[in-house]
Amino acid sequence: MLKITRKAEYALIALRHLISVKDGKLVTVKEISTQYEIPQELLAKALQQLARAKVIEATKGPSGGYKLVRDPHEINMTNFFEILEGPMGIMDCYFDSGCNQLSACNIRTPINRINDSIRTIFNKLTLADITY
Amino acid sequence: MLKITRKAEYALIALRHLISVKDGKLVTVKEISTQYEIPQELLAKALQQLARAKVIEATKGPSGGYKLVRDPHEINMTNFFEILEGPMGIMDCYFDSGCNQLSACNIRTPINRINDSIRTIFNKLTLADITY
DNA sequence: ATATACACGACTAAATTAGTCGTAAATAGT
DNA sequence: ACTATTTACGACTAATTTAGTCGTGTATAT
Repeated sequence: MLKITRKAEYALIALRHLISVKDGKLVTVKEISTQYEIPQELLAKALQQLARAKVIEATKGPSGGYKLVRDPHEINMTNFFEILEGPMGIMDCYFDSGCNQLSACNIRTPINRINDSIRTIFNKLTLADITY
Repeated sequence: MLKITRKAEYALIALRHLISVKDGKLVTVKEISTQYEIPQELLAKALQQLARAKVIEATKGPSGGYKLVRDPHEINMTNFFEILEGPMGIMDCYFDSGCNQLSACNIRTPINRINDSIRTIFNKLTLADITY
């Protein structure tokens, strides 16, 4: 319960790696997956999502790879998780109003408050904080 | 990602219900499951766990049911979730040191900080807060 | 006795997450 | 132009977790 996915975990490891690398230097999926023992294809997918979201930038071909193209201070954990996994809430009804028991539900308000607290934490935490 | 389980959700609904009920009055699983349209057996399991943990108390037999036996202010959300779902952490390595990549892992420290933040939120939130 | 209600382990089903595979497209080096 | 390398991406399978059900037992009020 309340777990983050491995995909998010792997992506975080990769980003932290990219942050620590000399500016503009390209790093391949293979290098990262080897160094941290991460399944290559799975990491590849995560990085493709981050590339689509313009957090990192890809260069194809030999001597290609990824580099970070945004200031780590600008990307908070809510952004990050939602790029990879979609809307982040401890219950679906935070986003999704398709629940047929809404009227009977007696915990919606407190649940939303908890959600907001968690989102606030993640909003304040940026990628830069992850680097220490 | 970062979802709570339905079991926890159902238990929370039930507890909130018990809190709102006249002191000492017994409420059956059936009543709650009917009123909130919750699968009875699943809710029953959750309440059994809470009974074992001495949060609520069961009375068997006709006119039996459950009642709350602890001050809602005394039970925080970390307690609550861990009674139902075991150790609460966004990654297993927060509790479990069986990860074979620990030395290579570059995100353990920040992950633990995030974990601590979330636990702090849940520590501060009690059942009483859930009642509004 | 009987009906009601909790206790609980074993089981199945559904959903989510993790991981793999095949194919395509870009490009650097030769 | 050819080849090796690297990203892009959808389709697929496998594993794990979560959700829900069932059968049986125990206590107890009437």
